[in-house]
Amino acid sequence: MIKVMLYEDNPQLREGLTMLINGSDGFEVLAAFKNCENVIEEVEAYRPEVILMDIDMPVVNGIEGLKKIREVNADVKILMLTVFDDNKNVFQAISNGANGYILKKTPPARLLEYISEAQTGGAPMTASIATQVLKMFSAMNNEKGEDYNLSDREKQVLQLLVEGYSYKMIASEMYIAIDTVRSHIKKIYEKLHVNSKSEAVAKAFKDKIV
Amino acid sequence: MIKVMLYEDNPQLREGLTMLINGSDGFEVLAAFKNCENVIEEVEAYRPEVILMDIDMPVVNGIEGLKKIREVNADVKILMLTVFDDNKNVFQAISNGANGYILKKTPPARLLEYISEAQTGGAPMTASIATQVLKMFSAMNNEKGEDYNLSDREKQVLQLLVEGYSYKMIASEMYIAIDTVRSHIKKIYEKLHVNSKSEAVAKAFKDKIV
DNA sequence: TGATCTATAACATGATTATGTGGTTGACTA
DNA sequence: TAGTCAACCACATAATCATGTTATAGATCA
Repeated sequence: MIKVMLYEDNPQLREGLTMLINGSDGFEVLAAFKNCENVIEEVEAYRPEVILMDIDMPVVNGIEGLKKIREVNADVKILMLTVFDDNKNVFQAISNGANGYILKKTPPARLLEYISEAQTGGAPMTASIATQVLKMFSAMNNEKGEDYNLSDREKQVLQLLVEGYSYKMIASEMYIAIDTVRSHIKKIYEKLHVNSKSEAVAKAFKDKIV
Repeated sequence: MIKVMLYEDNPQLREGLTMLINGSDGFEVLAAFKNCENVIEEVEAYRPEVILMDIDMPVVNGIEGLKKIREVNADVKILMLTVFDDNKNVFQAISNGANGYILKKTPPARLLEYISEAQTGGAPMTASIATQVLKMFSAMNNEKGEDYNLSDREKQVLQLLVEGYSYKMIASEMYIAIDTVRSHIKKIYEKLHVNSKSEAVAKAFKDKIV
């Protein structure tokens, strides 16, 4: 028997979901509330396994509720429920430890599957949500700006600069004269359009050269 | 009619999948291959809408195949197929533009659904895969290490250092004496356990202080 | 009230960095 | 074959940085 708790401000939907879940074998709604005002006390009192959490609710919304719960309880599975796949909310929800993110238009049978999946440690999400997530994911890894086409040797010098090496240390590390290090660095500054070590280091990080 | 192409080294599974898909209304297998050796030519020739791509294949595996395809074609939907949800592969696949990632043990009916979802722009993935993705996602955003409890003023100085300001510039920017800037910076170095500007700047980025 | 912390500031010295100018070698290429 | 470029090296000078020591004023807190 999977113990479910419900947060949804729309009375019709709240009732509908409750009846659907209670009417299904293996599922049970412990309680349902219209917002997250007292979410901590409620979760502590009922100790559900899965929480269906609407995002748009008055007074205290679902994202706030999610944060509150996660401050005191890392185990309960929380499924965010929303009418549309808003980029910002998806990001917020995931960053704050939601276990899944599904659309309200999900058919009832599928909803029950999702609840089961969440309860057993899965992270159910509708395909459109998953698309958002994947896009954000690859955006975070591919935002490598220009290349600045540094030569291999220059990249190596920059790498060592980033690690805090002085010119002298770089010279001995690379078995070249300190003046050669200077030459390389001057070239690096030109290519990166900077004129100090700090800026070069900062740019190296920003543009993921290192 | 959704036009599908298959990459799978196991002959039985390849045959099985072909029959399943061809035997279903609205689906059609254009071709099936045992590895990605000539993937570019094959994709160009058949122009499928969805590709089912096994990850573990001899000679040229699925991740390599994915990369190759994405070099020349950004539109075709690619569903990665695997026997288990290996963290590294999931990351690789997603970073390289896969549209979904599903387990081979997925029941046939669900597999067809996934193909449809992919074709219409969704990103189908099994719940266990989604869990991996979410974990990686929040790991990327929460890995903010220590706080180093820099004071407000120190953070401000560090911020300006990162932007390439010299001590002199920082002093005039903050309306304080250059020696005060020095004091702050010395304190910053202590708190960050570094002993040069570059290291401080690097650490500011790594630990997301700025 | 005394201890602690932050922000401010000064002075001094040696190390490091930024910049300019100049050069050699070897590899690749139009 | 002349031109370009990466990698190497040298010398010089001014600016900047790292470090140490010392000190005052105000805020916070036990």
